[in-house]
Amino acid sequence: MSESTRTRLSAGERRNQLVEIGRKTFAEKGYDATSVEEIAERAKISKPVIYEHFGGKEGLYAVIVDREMEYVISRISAAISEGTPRERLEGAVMAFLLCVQDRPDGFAVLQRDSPTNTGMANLLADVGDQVSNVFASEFKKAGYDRRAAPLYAQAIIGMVAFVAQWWQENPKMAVEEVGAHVLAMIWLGLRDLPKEPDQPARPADYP
Amino acid sequence: MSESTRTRLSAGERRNQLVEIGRKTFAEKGYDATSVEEIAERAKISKPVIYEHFGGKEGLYAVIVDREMEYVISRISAAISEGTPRERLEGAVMAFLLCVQDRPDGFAVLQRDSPTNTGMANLLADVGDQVSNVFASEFKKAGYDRRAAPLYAQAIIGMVAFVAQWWQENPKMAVEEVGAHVLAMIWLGLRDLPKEPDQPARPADYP
DNA sequence: GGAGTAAGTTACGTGCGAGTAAGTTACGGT
DNA sequence: ACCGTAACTTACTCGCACGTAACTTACTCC
Repeated sequence: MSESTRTRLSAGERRNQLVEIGRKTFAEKGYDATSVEEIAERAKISKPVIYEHFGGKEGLYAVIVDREMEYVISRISAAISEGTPRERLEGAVMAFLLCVQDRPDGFAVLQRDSPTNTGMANLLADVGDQVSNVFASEFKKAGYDRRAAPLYAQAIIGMVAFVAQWWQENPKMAVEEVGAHVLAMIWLGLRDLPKEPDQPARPADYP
Repeated sequence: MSESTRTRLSAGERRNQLVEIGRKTFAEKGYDATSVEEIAERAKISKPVIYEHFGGKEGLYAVIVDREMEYVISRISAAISEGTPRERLEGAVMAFLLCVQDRPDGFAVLQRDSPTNTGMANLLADVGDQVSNVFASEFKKAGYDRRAAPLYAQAIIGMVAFVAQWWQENPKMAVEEVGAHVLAMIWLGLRDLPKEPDQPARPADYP
């Protein structure tokens, strides 16, 4: 069977193709503005195929979001699994930025609004809770106000997410540089900004 | 004419009522998920009235967004009009937080996605450019890397916007406290967090 | 009190997009 | 070669929500 003659794809191949095309399309136009028809067109098939595989528009969307979340979470989890607190933070920030760099469409999908409010909101809420817990115990140790822990967690997350978005639209810097600046701001504060911040090593154990 | 008997409103009153109801509804459900029908229902009138006043759904939305942006921008502008750089930054942050506190629905509307991508994206882009310019000149003076100025601008904006959102969902702290923490983080960096950050005065010359 | 206008209603047209039923074509095994 | 199944298409239904045309009711000012 020659590749060029091939018209029909297997179930698995079709699923993967549709997830990819769907991700790109949702990233470009958002959930509501994307029609099932359009995704079908881009994939050069007809609508019912999508219903066959995913049960409907929401089904496809759910699969896309789920995969993206899984991807981001697994990378961040790997990055914060060990090391000093500072190394873990650096790892998490760099992991996130690398996700954005490697899968811009996925990031875009997660950032947009969705029907069942799954997406970035949930992801960031989760991450926020995690970070917040770490902070709470550290704050307690250091005698700071524990109630403020979630605030600082949110602040850091917002900072990173926003910088990532800006960076995606103005991709003139290397990941390492972006990460270095963000981390510098987190650790040192604006007042003592270094002229050339240290560049944390890019984790090597991820594709 | 007794107030209780009054059924018909004047054009201006109706406009204001619809803007208010529209803001609340769009804030709750987002642009797409809100139907003209529903807004009409909540206002206890019929659909064509809205078309009469605003020409359509987008027209109403545009007016709402415009008013909200105007409101936020005017407050921030007033806050950064004079003082030392630090006072200006404090003023801007506090002004923004007070906007969120005073008009939560407006903030919600601006944050959501919209048809013509007006909204928070544009607002923050504008503010970002402003802040970025200030930073660029300061950075030059201090010998830092000028290209990084927009990054730090975005970082601060993202931080404030995210904290604001979190605070809206967990309104357990006073504005002054939230502002103090955010500003502490900006100025001092995480490493030297004070146990009880200074509380900047709330600007008195705004309603 | 009645004409004129502003405010508001009912009842529709229209289009688009989600979802489906029934029929058709390629492919793979025997 | 041919049968069965999995992949795919054509051709619809249905409902919702934007927008509009034509009509009706309340208010105001002489």
